[in-house]
Amino acid sequence: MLQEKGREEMTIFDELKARGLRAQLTDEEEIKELINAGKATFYIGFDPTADSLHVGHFMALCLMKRLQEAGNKPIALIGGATAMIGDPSGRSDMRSMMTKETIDHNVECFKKQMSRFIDFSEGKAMLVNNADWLSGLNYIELLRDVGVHFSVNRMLTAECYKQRMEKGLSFLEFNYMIMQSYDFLALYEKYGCNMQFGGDDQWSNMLGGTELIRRKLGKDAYAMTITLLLNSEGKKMGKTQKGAVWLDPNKTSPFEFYQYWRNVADADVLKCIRMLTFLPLEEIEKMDAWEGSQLNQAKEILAYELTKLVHGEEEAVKAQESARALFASGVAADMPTATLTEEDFVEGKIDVLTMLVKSGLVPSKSEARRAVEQGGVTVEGEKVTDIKTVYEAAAFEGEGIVVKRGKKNFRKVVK
RNA sequence: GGAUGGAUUCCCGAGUGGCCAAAGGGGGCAGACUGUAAAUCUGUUGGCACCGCCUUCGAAGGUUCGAAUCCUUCUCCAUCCA
Repeated sequence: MLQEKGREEMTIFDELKARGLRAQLTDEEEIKELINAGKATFYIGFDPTADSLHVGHFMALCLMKRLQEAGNKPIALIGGATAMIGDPSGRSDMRSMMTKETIDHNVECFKKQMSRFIDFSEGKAMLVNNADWLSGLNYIELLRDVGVHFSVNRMLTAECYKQRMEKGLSFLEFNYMIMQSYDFLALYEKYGCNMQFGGDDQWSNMLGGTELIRRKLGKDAYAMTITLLLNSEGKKMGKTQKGAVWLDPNKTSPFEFYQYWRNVADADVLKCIRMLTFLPLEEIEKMDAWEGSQLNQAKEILAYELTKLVHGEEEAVKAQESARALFASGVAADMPTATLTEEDFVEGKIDVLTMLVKSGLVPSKSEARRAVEQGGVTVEGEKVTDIKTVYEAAAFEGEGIVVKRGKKNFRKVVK
């Protein structure tokens, strides 16, 4: 199908489809024309609920980039106000309330990170904060202007509230949809924003906006959602046991980031490559035929490409080389390092358990003990079998020693 | 505001006076097998000075030789009634 159409002539609309990004649309024909012609001024909202963007946001940013390259104008909306409410969509319980200070701080962090992905120069894109128009609203006026246009009955049937109907939904959160709808209206009026994109879980909130615009202004606006990035088990990707995979290198190091993608399940690699990278589709088509251990190559490509997009080429190369060296020989020039201090040693010596804890490879001595007892700890390529093993301080000087817990946790420990 | 039921370790969920650091499942971690995958199997899963001790069963008190379990007060949640 691709070949028939001619590769270089593929439209942005078709590309989104081919990459599996398209989920729901309000009006397929209109949207197709709009974005293919580069006539859309569109927005995507980001609620600053943490001090860094994560993988979920990254997908949205890539989408923005793609659309921007096709000539459309993106507006990145940071939800300084909506973050104070908390979106109930897809959540089973209420988010803890954040203070204004925290949100303000997060907004700043978001701004910084976003400008690395999207070109905001010369009016090619905009960055706005909905606190600018939402926080000054008057309650009575809002009810009269906006409230009349919403049917509670309708809202309650929305998918995003259904889950919460059983567990309880506060009035506060119930209003989230109205605020998001108001955002769309405000952007339409201010900047001629005629389209909204978002994750598939945002569908009902987005429809709220298009309907509000139709009722208040009698104008058409459009909405389209992108597929949520789920793994083969149906869980959202970009989450680890320790929490989200962040784009901030201080929260998730480039190496960890690389490893996250290097370790995705076979069933998910191609989907990730298609949806997240900017590799040409015909290249991806070829990989589609790969099977078994060959998929390992695809995982390397995925990990490398994404690390490059997020942290730059230099970091990507470093992460890839470290990973290759580490898993081949167990040593790498550039691996996470832990530094021990003088106080960690008793009479110039340190025992394995303490060393494991101090190096951050395990959270407690009990776990260190277990790891050793179960044969999971290797020091300088030698399996440690005795929990009473002791090391001289001198061993950590200079190059330090390489400590491994399990298969994938390495650390160079120096003094 | 009233009635009833509930709050247990990362999560779900047993336990209703000592045998409880607390069943079972999920998840996590480690080992085997592999491809830094999945599936499977095995072990493990509060902390520490680890054959022992300390802290934990919504919070604070109390009864008892002994409490996750009984009593009192409080907080929060759910359902029904208003």
